[in-house]
Amino acid sequence: MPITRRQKEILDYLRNFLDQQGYSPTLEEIAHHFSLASLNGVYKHLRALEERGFIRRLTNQARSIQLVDPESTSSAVLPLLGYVTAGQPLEAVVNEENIAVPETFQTRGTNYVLQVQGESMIEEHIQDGDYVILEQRSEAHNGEMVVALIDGEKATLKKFYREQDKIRLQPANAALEPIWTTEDKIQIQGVVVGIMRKY
Amino acid sequence: MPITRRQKEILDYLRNFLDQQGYSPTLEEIAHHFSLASLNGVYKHLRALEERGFIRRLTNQARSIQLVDPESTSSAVLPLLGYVTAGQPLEAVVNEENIAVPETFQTRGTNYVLQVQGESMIEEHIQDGDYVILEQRSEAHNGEMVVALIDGEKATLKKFYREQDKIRLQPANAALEPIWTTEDKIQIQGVVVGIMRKY
DNA sequence: TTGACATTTCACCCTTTGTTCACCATAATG
DNA sequence: CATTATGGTGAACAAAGGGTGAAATGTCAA
Repeated sequence: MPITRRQKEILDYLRNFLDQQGYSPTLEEIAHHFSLASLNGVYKHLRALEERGFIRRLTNQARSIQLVDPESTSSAVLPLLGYVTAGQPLEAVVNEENIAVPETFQTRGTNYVLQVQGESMIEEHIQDGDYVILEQRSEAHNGEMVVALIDGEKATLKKFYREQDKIRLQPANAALEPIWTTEDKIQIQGVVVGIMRKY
Repeated sequence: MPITRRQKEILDYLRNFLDQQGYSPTLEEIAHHFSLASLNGVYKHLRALEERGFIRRLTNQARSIQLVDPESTSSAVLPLLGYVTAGQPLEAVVNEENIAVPETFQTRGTNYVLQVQGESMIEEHIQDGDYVILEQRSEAHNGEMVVALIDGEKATLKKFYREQDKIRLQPANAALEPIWTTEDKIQIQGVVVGIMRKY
């Protein structure tokens, strides 16, 4: 993943700080080091670095910046993490398989692959056995297809819609009912960025 | 892939810059180094290098030139030969584009890729814009999806059925009629072995 | 529960960079 | 000799990068 000069400066600083202190700096400390007046400037750099896969962060957690080791990126081989059953929610198994994916399918951030079981996304022309390529993300926009963890244990592939203060997880299959839930009961695991099918 | 002298000069400069700085130069920096007055000159060289597979870039992103490691071809590069219109048969254009495809998709023989236009295979869950991976073959079995050349000039994507002494080319779309023809009027160009879709 | 400390978001801003268009020259090619 | 690829100029444009300032939200420990 490419990087701009400014981003590299920030990354080098993070690397240094983590190395010396053992914990990551706060946004304010980074801003001060680069003489920036606004934290949002820092924030955007961090998000850019995260999208490009150089660092990882926990949301709303102080000093939670971690470096991502360069080995695990930039490969066309993505982890195949298991099955996602669209009809009947099923636990996402962590396998140790890999699958090759064209580089053009890879997006900013971390990508992985799941194999679809069932017909719940059939109206989106995703059928049983298809491989879906996902971008690891914790948030989604309306209409995106996501893998979401419900009640912390069941993974399901659905279309995501935010409606007022509720979330609708909509299967693309007239025979199946949407799941209504709230923001705090689900965790978005990733957003579908591509599919592959073998005959 | 062949390369011109000028292109090699540019490539060497890129290699050097990336090696030393850790990020890629901007078009302006390249132009300055070669004393070029217009960015478009640089731009065209970059595109030439990209087409030849030496570098890769992200559109509209600063400093996003990456060298392509000639080793890392776990996914092979297949020729993208153009469009195949399923609804209205259209001539298969011979483009000079390429697209990476995972090795697992490759079968014995020659493979190539076409991009689907139209909805004629929608009931097989192949939708407009999908890439179909084909195995070059001149014969097909019943029920296989094929790209066939009709009357030597029109390529179309259909399901193949031999019925007595006739051939039925069946779209997977209730709104469309099958094409009835005979063995000597068509040429099978290839059989679909996979699809890929980008969102 | 209440602060203090951090992160995240919103509404703006200007600058840098990549992309495209029109047009030109020259060498290579069938 | 016409055509096509390469190499270029110059200007206009759109998108991404980089920033400011303030307000909102989250987390954690006293």
